[in-house]
Amino acid sequence: MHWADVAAKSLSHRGNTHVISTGITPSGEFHIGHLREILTGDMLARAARDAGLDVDFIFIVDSADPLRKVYSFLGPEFEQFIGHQIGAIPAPREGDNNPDWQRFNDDGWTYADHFLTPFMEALAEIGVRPRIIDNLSSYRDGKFAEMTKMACDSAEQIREIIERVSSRELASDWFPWSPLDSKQSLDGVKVTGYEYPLVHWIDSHGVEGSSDITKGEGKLPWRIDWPAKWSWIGVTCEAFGKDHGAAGGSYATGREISTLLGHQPPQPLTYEWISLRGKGAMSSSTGNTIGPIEALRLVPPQILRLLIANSKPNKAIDFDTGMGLVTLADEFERLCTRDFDSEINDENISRRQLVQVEDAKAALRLSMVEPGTIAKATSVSFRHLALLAQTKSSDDAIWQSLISSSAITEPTKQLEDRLARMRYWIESEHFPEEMRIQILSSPDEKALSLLDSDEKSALKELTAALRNCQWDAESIASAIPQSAKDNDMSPRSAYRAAYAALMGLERGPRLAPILAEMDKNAILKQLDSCCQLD
RNA sequence: GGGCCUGUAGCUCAGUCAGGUAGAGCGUCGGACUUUUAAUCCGAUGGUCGCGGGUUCGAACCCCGUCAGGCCCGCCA
Repeated sequence: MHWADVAAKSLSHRGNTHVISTGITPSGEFHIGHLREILTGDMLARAARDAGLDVDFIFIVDSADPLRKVYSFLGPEFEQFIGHQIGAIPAPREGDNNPDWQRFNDDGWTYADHFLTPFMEALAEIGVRPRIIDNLSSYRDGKFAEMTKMACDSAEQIREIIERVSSRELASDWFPWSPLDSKQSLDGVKVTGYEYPLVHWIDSHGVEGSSDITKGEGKLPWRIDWPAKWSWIGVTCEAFGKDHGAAGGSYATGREISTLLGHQPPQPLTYEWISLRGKGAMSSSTGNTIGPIEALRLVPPQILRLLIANSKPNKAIDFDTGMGLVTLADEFERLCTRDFDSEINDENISRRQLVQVEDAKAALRLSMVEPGTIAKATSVSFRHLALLAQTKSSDDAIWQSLISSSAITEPTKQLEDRLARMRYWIESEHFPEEMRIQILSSPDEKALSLLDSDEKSALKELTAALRNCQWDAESIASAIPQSAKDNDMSPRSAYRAAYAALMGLERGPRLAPILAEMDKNAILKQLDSCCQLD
């Protein structure tokens, strides 16, 4: 059974109504690691609905978290906001990346909005539509009030849980509420007393004040904030990264605190990180990222979904934007063409194979942008489209080629969309070299030395034939094999010779249209210098 | 120091929860076809299941140990 269906089944033992939660702090550029968080939750939510459960899928935006430091992508003026809540400060401005006061004052456009908005657009395209819960607004609206009161009233018990479970020692003046100071920062504030609903404090500037816990004049520390959310929202299941899931991590303390607050802890679903192939873990601070938006320019949303659906959550994913993407995309095409039901009904199938077929079927189901839709194969592989996109400058020429080879009858929206991404991919640094079509400008001696004597003479005939050939795809296409036939050799010799001389390969893509797009003299020059090597 | 996850074919991974003849896809090789979609079709190839013990009639799977990689016990998806 697919991992999402297994998790959904296990959820069903808890009841029929569920709140499946995910949450991210929009402290910087989003990357595909964040996509795993939300897609893991989304797929679980879909699987649970398919299993007949009533599901509310939510995405908590942790806009109440403080800005930790002036990240490399921020201007120096952000220094003043360290410790301030990211939902309450201006966004970086285009150009110098300093605070954009104008938009902040005019439209209330915040730092959190700035990073969240493009992510939400990407989510819509991927077919993820969670209910959004803004954490900062929730604090301000008093949603946390009841849980905060319980936490403050049980401060010592909570301290005991955190110290015991995480085996870290809390400061003697630790208190389960972080008040905002006289400058609206959460940093360096000491709690001096508590009389509901006020927490009294003294800040790093020596100013004293009081924070009303029912009005969001501060926030709960993360390890309490999380279980408090579970409680007031009624979360029954949450997907989170392995960092939270480790022993002594925030889930371990959270589940005990949750029980203390009178709420059954949610069923956990921990997932592994996504790294970039050959570049290590994704990290916003080192700039080693691929954003969901950028990923979507390269690949269709279904394929991005398949990346997550195909890997069990506890498996690390090494995201490969080169050949791995081709393999993944072609895998998607293959899945689309399979008849899973007849495979499942095959009596000769082993139990093991059955599991694989069922998982593949479920992965495809969960990869659909619209739940419940049926995948349609495009009958044009990624590889093939990559070829066409490199050899033909106009889209129309590509559709013509596909129509004349009767691969398609007309370009669909899906294909047009895919071609646009393909063109972007080819232009990008991610496009794999082995897929790139390169016509040599100097002879590849090694490739030429592999030709037999027939093929070597075919090369000479071919060169002569092309010299007299009209320079269009059709003429070239007939000239290549004809040059060999005229001399009692198989067309194969001519092709092998051409590939060795022009690309340094044994086989290759259809040559004629590529050559037709190139300069005739340059091609002849290259062929001549290859002939002279003998 | 304490704990969690991962290790299965050249690659990506199923299979471990409920022990019962080692499975897919990709790749590779061979064949067919070919005025070639690095295409398609057919066939083959491929593994001391990290390692060592134990339990069992029987272990990739359960138990103990060990090695390697990643992670957590401030913050991070």
